[in-house]
Amino acid sequence: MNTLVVITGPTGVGKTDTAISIAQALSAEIISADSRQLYHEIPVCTAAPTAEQQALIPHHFVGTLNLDEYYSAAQFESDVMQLLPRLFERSPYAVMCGGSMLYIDAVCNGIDDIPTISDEIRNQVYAEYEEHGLYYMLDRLKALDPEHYEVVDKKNYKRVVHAVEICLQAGQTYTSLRTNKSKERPFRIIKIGLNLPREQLFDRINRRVDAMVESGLLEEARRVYPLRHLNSLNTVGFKELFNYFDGTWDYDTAIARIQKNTRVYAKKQLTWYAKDESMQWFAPGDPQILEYIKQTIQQE
RNA sequence: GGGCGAAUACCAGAGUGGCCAAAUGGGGCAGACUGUAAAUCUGCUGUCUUACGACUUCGGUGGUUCGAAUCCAUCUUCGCCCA
Repeated sequence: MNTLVVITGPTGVGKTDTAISIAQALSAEIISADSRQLYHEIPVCTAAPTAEQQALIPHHFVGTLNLDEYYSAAQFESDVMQLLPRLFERSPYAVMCGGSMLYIDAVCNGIDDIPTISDEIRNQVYAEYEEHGLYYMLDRLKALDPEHYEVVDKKNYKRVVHAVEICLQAGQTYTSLRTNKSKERPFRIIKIGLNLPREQLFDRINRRVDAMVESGLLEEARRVYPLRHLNSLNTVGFKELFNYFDGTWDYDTAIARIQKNTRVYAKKQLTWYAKDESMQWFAPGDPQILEYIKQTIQQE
């Protein structure tokens, strides 16, 4: 049976390097599971694998999209499921590396089949939200899908609006589209979580931000500044610098906020992963990881 | 030596007699999450308690008052001004 080795963990922990060495050992290619490294104009901000790193091992889903292209976890699921058979022809292993929790979840467990929202409906529903506000949208959802209304996070406008969008797009309730089942995959999945003591991790994050600045983060941010409204740029590292360019924050504040928001993001990732009991935790670069993979396979 | 001003929780900073364990912001901590997810959203942050609630706080001490972070006296520290 083929094996997908998933390597994940908080941002800045050292996933890229670890994944490359594991992939080399397994003669596998790497599937990036990172919602921002997908975009090709922003390698510094997203700490994307460098050309040298990519020369060592082929990486998929890095720098493949333009900033204005729509993408989603579901899209990622289907793209990966399409790619994997080809990778498994070349090697019994593939390594998926990244920190986008929902993307990884979509590949490992599947995501429900929900129609993609058309631009018309998206624009229309957002216009309604802008004009009438959250309470109006909640009423709308209550009428369209009372069951989901009961459970939706009523303070989270994105969830509410999206549920409305789905109902309108699908012509049926969101509830009816949710299966609560995870999909069976025709390959084995081994999940490796990378982590470090909190203090070390945060220290690495802080230093990485400084390194990004040295590598031209500001220049990169300036280049994309005119496109700031794009979702792909609603990203830690850019939003703070955009505030600096606007004059809202001074430079030091912006940098400090990038570091802080990166730390917050790392914590958010850890919170998500903490629920995943199938994850085995290691320090980045730990040689035991390979042992663990081999053992797991042998045991079956 | 004299005059004025300030002292509030981890930090900044409101509050100027009861509605104050004390606004707000920052920082910290915890959590939610199935199609924009590096997104979006939530809770906690004096002590004890699952909670109800109880207790101790607003530089120190003493007072006024039914009641004080808030008023008075005094002391300490800091800042500014005059010598």
